[in-house]
Order: sequence, then structure tokens, then C-alpha cells
Amino acid sequence: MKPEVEFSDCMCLSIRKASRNITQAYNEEFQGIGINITQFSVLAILFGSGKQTITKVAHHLGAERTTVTRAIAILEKKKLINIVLGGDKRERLIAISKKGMEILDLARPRWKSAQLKIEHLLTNQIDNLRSNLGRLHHL
Amino acid sequence: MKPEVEFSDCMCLSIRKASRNITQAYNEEFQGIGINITQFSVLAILFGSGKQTITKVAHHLGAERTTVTRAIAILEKKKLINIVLGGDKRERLIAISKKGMEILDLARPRWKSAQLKIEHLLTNQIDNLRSNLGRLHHL
DNA sequence: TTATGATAAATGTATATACACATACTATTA
DNA sequence: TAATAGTATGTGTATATACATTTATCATAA
Repeated sequence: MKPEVEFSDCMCLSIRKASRNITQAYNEEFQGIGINITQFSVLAILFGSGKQTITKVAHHLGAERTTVTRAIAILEKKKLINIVLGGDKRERLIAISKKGMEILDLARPRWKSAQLKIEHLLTNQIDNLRSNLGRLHHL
Repeated sequence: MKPEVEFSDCMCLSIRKASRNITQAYNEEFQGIGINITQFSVLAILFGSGKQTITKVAHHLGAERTTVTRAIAILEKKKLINIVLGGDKRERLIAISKKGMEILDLARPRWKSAQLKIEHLLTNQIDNLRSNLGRLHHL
């Protein structure tokens, strides 16, 4: 009683499972730091690209704007960012705070450690994988 | 003012972004069907492997048990599954319902279409990618 | 048989994600 | 200038995910 379509190779299941696993691996490295990989990625972008709107952060991350809005709210509650109004009163400009910088410094080696573990696991295939993932822009 | 660690190649960001993109691609195919790719995957497992506990469904999916619990609740509300108690009263045995079968039949070609689009996009690299993703078990 | 440990599942809480809709402000055009 | 279109953001709602805790039941050992 086999279905006409073979479901066991569903790419969506594969990628989502991998995404969960990798996310957990990074978050384990972040234990005790006070942020997770999501928050780290926002702080890293603010550090690297400076003060900017939520919409721009979302573009940098390739994430939904409203998803970033919720992430920003969490970072604000933790005092890891500063939010100021610009000339355009629709905008809220987000900047990493002093406390955010301190935590980012703490987190960087943890991120690097997680990154190296993944890279080690995927040796020689990282470039392939990254280029595969990059193609997904066009969906 | 470059950080010591290059963050732009974060594997976690890459995979999560890809996961969101792929999930959206599948869900677009499912528009109008009444289920999404998550629900489809549960129904497909119930169809393929028969009546089983939530814990076993979670194992099949490689997902958190409590995540599956919430997914089951949604499928139950939609009447796409039947839940019965077995001899072991701790267990709830989940089976696909008649209505679930009908929707699964509707959804199968949509799934196949999404799958083919992804595979086409990743031609010749699918096996590489799948084997990469498969390695993530060991994290 | 009773105490204890193991197992299946639900629930509470926090966060991540997507989409529809609402709101406020800016820019442009008639 | 007034009307309209566009932009930045927030909020409501549903679902996905993870982890801690709780509850019910089963299995096993004293």
C-alpha cells in the first residue's frame, strides 16, 4: 500500500529538521550568556552595520519584518539596544547599547565555537551547502 | 572597525533563512487545500506508518514531542485525525481520518510540485545537501 | 502489595514565524 | 493646499519550537 509519491525525501522536512538541530547547537553554546542565536545575530548586525531601522535589520537577516519587531522588543526589554526616533517620525532607529556590546563580546567566542563545530561536521561541503542555501533567494 | 570574527557566514543564519524560504515555497503550493506542510507531513506519516502514539510521530518527524502535541491538536480540530486510547492508558493512538485521507490525496500533487521545484533548483546537488543535512543527527 | 522508578502526554511560558490589518507619517500630485 | 499613494511600524491571530514542570499510568523491585 505504498503511496504514489515518495514522501520520505521531503526537502522541507529535511531542512526544517536541520534548522532545528543547528539552532539548538548554537543555543547550547550560548548557555549562561543571556542571549540566544537570534538575539546574537541582531546585535552582530547592529554592531557591524550601525544604527538602523527595523526594516533594514530585517533585510540584513533575510527575515520577516514583524518577526524582527518582536525580536527587537525582547532586546529592548533586556536593555541590549537603544531606540531613538529619527527625522522621519515613522522610523525607529535601533542601535546596540553598551550592555549589548558587552554581551556581544562575551558571545562572540561562543558563536565561533558553534560555527567551527558545524563547519568541522561539514568539512569540504560547506561551500556546496552555502551555495545551495544561497540559491533559495529565488524561490 | 571589523570584528575579529566574521559573522556574515553564520551557518545558523543560513540554514534558518533557507528553512523559512523553503517552508514558504511548500505552503504556497498548499494554498486553498486547507493544510500546510507541517500538517501534511503528519498526515503522510500516519498514512505511511499507520496508527501510532504522539511520541512515535515525533520520532518519525525528528521533532520535539511537545511540538507534535500542538500539531496534533490542530489536526484534531480540523477532524483530519482520529484519536483512540489503547490498552496502555497513558497513550493516545493517532490515526488519519477519512477526511484526512481525502485532504492528503488533494495535497499530494501539491507536495510533489513543490518538491520538484526545489529539486530543480538544486539539481545535481540534492544528494550532497541531503547527506549534509543527514549528518546533523550527530550534533 | 506497596514503594519507586520509568514512560506518555499535557500544559505553562517564552520565543520564532507568517500574514492580515491598522496606524501614523511622508511624499507626490492634482 | 488637499487628496492620494507610499512607507515604517505595530498589533492580532495562528502556528512552530523548546524547555521545564506536572499528571497519569505502567513496570518493577522490596
